[in-house]
Amino acid sequence: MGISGLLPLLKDIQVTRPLSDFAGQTIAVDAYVWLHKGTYGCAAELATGRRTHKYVDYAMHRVRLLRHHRIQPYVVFDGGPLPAKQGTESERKKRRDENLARANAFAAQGKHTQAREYYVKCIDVTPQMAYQLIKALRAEGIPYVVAPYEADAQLAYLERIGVVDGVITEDSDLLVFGCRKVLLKLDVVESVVTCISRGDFGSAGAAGGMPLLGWSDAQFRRMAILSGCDYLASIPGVGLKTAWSLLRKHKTVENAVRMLMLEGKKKVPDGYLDAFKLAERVFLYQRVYDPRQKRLVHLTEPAEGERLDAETDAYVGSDIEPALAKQVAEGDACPISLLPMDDINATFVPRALKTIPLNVKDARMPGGGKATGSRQNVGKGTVGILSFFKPRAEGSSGQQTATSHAPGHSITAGRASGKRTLAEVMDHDIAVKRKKQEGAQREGPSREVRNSKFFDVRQSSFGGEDEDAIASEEPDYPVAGPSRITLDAGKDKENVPCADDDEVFMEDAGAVEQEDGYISPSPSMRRWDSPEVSSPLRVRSGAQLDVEEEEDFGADILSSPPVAARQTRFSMNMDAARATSVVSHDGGIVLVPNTPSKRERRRRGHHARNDGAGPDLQHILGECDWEWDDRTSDIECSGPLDPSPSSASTSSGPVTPSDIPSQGEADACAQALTEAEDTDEVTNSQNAAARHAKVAHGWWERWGRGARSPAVAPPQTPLKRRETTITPEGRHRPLQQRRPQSATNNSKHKGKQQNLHSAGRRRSLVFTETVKKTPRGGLLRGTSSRPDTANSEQGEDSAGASRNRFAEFRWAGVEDSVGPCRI
DNA sequence: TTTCATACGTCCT
DNA sequence: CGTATGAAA
Ligand SMILES: [Mn+2]
Repeated sequence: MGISGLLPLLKDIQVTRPLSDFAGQTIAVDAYVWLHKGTYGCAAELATGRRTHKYVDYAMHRVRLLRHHRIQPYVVFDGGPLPAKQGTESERKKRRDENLARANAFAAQGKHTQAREYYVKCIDVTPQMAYQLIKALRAEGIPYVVAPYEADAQLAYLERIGVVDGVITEDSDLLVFGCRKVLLKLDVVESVVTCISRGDFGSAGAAGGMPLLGWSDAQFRRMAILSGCDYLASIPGVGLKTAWSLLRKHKTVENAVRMLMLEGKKKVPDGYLDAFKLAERVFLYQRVYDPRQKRLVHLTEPAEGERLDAETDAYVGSDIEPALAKQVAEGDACPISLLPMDDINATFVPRALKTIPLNVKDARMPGGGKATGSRQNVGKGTVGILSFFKPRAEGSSGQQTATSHAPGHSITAGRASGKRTLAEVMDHDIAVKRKKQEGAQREGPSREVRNSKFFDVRQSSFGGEDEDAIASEEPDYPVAGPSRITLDAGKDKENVPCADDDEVFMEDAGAVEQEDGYISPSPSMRRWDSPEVSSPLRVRSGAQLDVEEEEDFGADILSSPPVAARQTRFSMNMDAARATSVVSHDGGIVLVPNTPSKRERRRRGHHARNDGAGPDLQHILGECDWEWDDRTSDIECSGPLDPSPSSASTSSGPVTPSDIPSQGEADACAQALTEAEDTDEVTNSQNAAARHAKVAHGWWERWGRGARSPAVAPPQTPLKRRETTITPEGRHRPLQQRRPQSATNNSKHKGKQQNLHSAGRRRSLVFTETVKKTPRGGLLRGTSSRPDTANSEQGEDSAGASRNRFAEFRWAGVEDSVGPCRI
C-alpha cells in the first residue's frame, strides 16, 4: 500500500539514472521486494513444501548486479510485527488457503500452468526464507541487517546516520520516513533505477495542481498520513489531494480535522486525532537497530523533554535487550519468535564462487584473471587463506565509510572466463525483458539500443584486463568472519577452493541435484555468477557434520558466527531437554519445561510449509544433543554489520532534515505532538479503536500469517514497566490496553467491521530454552528447530513457521515472567 | 474532480 | 508492493 497516489504525484521529479551514477556508494536494499519477486519463479515448490532456493538466486543476482556497478548493497530485511499491527489476518490467510487448495486441485489434474497461477497467490515470505538469502549474503560478504520491526524504518535510519547513501525499495513509505534518496524500479537489463530525491520535492506536484514547494518534512508526512497510510486509514473521502488542500489551508492537522467536522461533509471517526498522533509517532519513533551501537534505538530520538508514554513506547516497537537484538539483526534469531533461527533448508549452503584467495598485497589476478594455477595453491594453503581472511576481519573495525575502499583487501577478482559468464547472464536478462515487452507491445523499437547499452556496460565495467579495478574499489566491508576454517583438501577435492577457471570449477563442482530436482552442472550460483561480483573464497569445512542428503553448495566459512553456522545443524533432543528441564548459564535464562497440549498446538497452528512433501528436518538431521566445534569457538567473528562507529564519518547523515521551514524536524514534531497531547488523555473506546485502523503491509501482513488475536490468549496479569522490554529471557509483550470495537477498519473503508480483540490484561510469553554460552558472548539456544512438524496436519491451521515455535512454549503468568526467572 | 474498488503483475532451466 | 482502469461519490 504505502501511500496511494504518492509516487504518481512525484512523477515530475522521478528521474531515471544509470546505476553507474551510484558507483562508490552504499545503497540499502529492501530485501522483501526481491524475495517476493523471487518466489514467483518457485511458487509451486514453496507452496508444496519442496526445498528450493531460487528466490535466493534471484536476489543474489541483483546483489551482484549492484556490485558490478561498484555499488555496495546493504540488504535490509523486515523484522517482527509492530505491536500496532494486529491487522486483518484471518481474511488473508483464508484467501491464501483457498488459493493453495485451488492450486493443488489444478496440479492434481496436471494443469500446472493454472496451478501456478494460484500457487503464486499463496506464497508468504517468511523470516526463514529470508535467512536463506542471509546465508548467501554472508557467503559473499554482503552487509545486511534484519530490522527489529519494519524494514522501512530501518532503511530510513541507515540512510539518516550515513551508513548508506540511498535506499532501493518499491515502497513510497520510505519518503514519509524521511529518506532523502529513494531508488525504485531497478532495471537489471538497462542497469537503471528511478530516483526520487527529497531535495527535489520543491519542484514536484506542480503539474498535478498540488505543488510541494515549501513543504517541510513534517507537513509532507502529515499529508501522507492524512491521505491514508499503513497505520491509519484516511477519513473517508479524503485522499492525497484533499489532504494536501487541507494542510495547505489549515496548516495543522488539528485545525484541518476541526474544519472537517464543522463542515460535516465528511465523517471523521471519533478519536481520529488521537490515532493520527500515534500513527505519526510510528513514522517518527519506530525502533530500529543501530549497527554501530548494536542495540535498538528510535528512528528519531524523541526531543528533549518529550517522553514516550509506555503505550506509545510499545506501539513503536518494544525495546529488545541488546544481545538478543543483535542476534535478530544478524539473522541468528527469528525476528518474530525471537528464538534461534531455523534453517528450513540446511542443505542449501551457499558459497561464493570463483573467488580468488588473493594475496592481500596482490589482489590483481594475473593475466586479467587467468590464474589457472592458483587453485591448488589456494586449496592447500591454509595459511594463505587465513591471511586472506584476516584482513577482512580486522578491516571491519577500521575504515568504515560507505565509500571507502580497501585496495589491498580485495575479496573478489575477475577471471578470464568471467566475461562469458556475465554475458550469458545478461543475455538471459535481456531475453527475459524482450519477452516481457513482446508480450506487452509488438515490436519494441529500442532493442538495438538495449544491446548497445549492454555492450557499453560490459566493456566499461570489466572489459580488458581491468578486473582489479573492481577489486580495488571493493569496500572492505565488515562481514561475517570465518567461523571455522578447516581444510580437508585430501578427500573432497571438489571442495578444494576453486581456481578461477570456469570450466575447471564446474568440473570440480560436478553436477548436483537441486531441491527442485534439476540437475545443475554446478552449484546454486552458477547461473547468476558474474566474476567481478563474486565473493570471497570459501573453504569447505570437511565433513565434520555429516548430514544426510546434504548438497554441496559450498562451505560456509564466511557464514557468521559459529553460532549461526552451527545452529542449522542442530536438532535438540527434546526429551533430554525436558528431562533437564532447566539449564542456566551466567546469562540467567528462563527455562520452563513445557509440552503444549494437543489442543493448544492445534490452536496455534502448524508449519504449513512442512506439512506437505517437505522433509522433516528433524529426521534429516537426526536428533542429537549439542555439538560444538571447539576449533572455531575461539574465533571472534565479526558480524555482518558494521562494528565500527566511524561509519558515518564521511557523510554525517541528515539527522535533522534541514527543511525549508528551517524548523528542526524533531522540534516541530515535538511541538505538534505536545499540542495534540494537551487534548489527549481520552481513553474513549473509539479513539482506541482507531489505533488499530489501517494496518496494511509490513511484516505482519507479509509474514505474520499465523497472527493470533490476543483475545484468544490466556488471561494474564499485568506486567510491570520493565517487562515491556524483550530480553533473552523471554519476549515480554504487553498488550495495549483495552481496545474496544473500532469505528475504522484496517482495510480502507470496507464495510465490514473488524472485530477487534480486547484483552483486558497483559501477558507475557515465556519460552523454554537451553542455552550454550559462546565465546563471543552470545547465547545459544538449543530449542528444537522444528518442534511440531511431526504433528503437522495438512489443512489445519497453517500458521507461519516461526510462530510454530510457540507451540513449544507456554503462556505464562506474570509470576513466571517478572524479570529473569533464574532457576 | 477525486476517491475507491478491482484486476493484474512480479518469475521464467 | 506498484500500476492501471473504470465506476461511484
Ligand atoms: Mn511500508
